Amino acid sequence: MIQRQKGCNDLYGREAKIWKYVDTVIDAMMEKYNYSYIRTPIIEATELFHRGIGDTTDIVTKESYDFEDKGGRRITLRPEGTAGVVRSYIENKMYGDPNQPVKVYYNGTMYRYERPQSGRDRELTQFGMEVLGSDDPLSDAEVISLAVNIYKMLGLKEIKVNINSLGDTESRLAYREALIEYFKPHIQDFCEDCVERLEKNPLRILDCKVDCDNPILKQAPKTLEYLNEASRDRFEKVQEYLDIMQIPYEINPNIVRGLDYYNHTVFEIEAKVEGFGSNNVLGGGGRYNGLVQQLDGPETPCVGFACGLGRLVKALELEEVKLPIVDGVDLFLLYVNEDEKKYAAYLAQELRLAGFIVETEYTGRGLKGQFKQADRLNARFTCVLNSEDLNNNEVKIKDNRTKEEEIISLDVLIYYLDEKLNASLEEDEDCNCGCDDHDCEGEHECHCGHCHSHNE
RNA sequence: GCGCCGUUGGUGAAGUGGUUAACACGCUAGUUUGUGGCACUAGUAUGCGUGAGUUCGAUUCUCACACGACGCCCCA
Repeated sequence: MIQRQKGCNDLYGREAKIWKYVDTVIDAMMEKYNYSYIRTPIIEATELFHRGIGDTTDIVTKESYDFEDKGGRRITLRPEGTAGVVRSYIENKMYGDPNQPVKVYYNGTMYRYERPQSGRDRELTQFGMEVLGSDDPLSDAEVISLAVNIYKMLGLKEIKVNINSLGDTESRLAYREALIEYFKPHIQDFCEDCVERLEKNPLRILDCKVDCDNPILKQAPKTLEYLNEASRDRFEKVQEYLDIMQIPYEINPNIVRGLDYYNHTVFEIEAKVEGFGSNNVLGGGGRYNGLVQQLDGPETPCVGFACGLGRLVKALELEEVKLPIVDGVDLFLLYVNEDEKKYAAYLAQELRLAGFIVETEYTGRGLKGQFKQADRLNARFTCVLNSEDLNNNEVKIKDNRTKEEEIISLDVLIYYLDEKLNASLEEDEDCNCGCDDHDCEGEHECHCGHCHSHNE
């Protein structure tokens, strides 16, 4: 049997509905902030990630899908979204657009050649946004608020925003040196990995899991102490705007982000969900003022954010967030003989074109089996087509909610269904939050985005 | 790249070096109910991840590989 590739998943059934729904929420919120959708290719030239991500990390050599195509071109499956967007920004000369800054969002698959584990697959889906061409701290705050609002709209309750500032290049380099100086005399007390990290990537020592309780680590110099005045002012502005937007956040000096194109604001958003372990970081981002230039574009200040859909959906599941997912059909048509079946085919066509969700039988089940199937599909109405009734231009229809059954003329079937279905929509109005419990009366908070009644 | 555990029917899952692989759910058919949702009866794996080895004989032991889970490294 041919199996799917390691670390890749098939998405179908209820899970697929959840993902589609999450997509609609993302689209809706992005629209509110006036971000335009951008789609860039999954395959890019390998150099894009080599240069863009920085040569100090070994991402390219070890953890990306690289190959040569038939023409001998070095190709990489994109491991993240930002580099492609920046490439597109430059290539399409978006910096020349009078409408600045350029605000875009993406939502697509990324590929990382790594060993799968909890919350980490080889093929993953991420959405994210980038603001290109603004150095205003308001943009930093806005990106954070946008991310937070998407999570809120989906119904996640406990989210935490951690922010930090790495400062400009000058501050950052000074800090790096200071860290190395600080750790060097004590490094023998740290784990093997940290010894390794001292020269390679000293910032990462700060969130080492093994040495996190080491007092020397706790007293290590903080990024914020090494900010020059301009960087410090900038960071304070970001906080001020967040305060004004009433976005709660915490300053966490250990947030450093892995990649070296970041500067100034960096942040991570985590879900505080039971059972998530160390994978509770839903997404992160920050400012990357040097990247466009590194990729041969004009000097352009940028800020962005990215979030893994997989972890987000997992968080929604763990928090048992109720989502307004439509499940079930309006009408199931049952039949016994061939004539009735033909009529079912005809009627299904008519009713579907009229806007109803209609199902019927395709596998040769008996009447009993068809009823069971209708139940499984959560059919609101069932209709047993019977030759005799049909000859009288009538049909017997049962409302499975009220258990009422009546015989009506085929001519009024559409109006009948329309009226009944609309009536129940209005009934649901008191709690349109999508939960299955129609008597909930809004005892839980509703974040469905369709109704705002419960929260206010 | 490293480590640990796992892989039995549509699903959950028990189990053994040797003729018929437990049980439950589901599904299908039938009985009954004024046409289903309850109950009862019956049916439902050429087979225990793949390949090789040990053995008279392996689903059960050994090895390799694949995949899954989790952790390390790394983290976009």
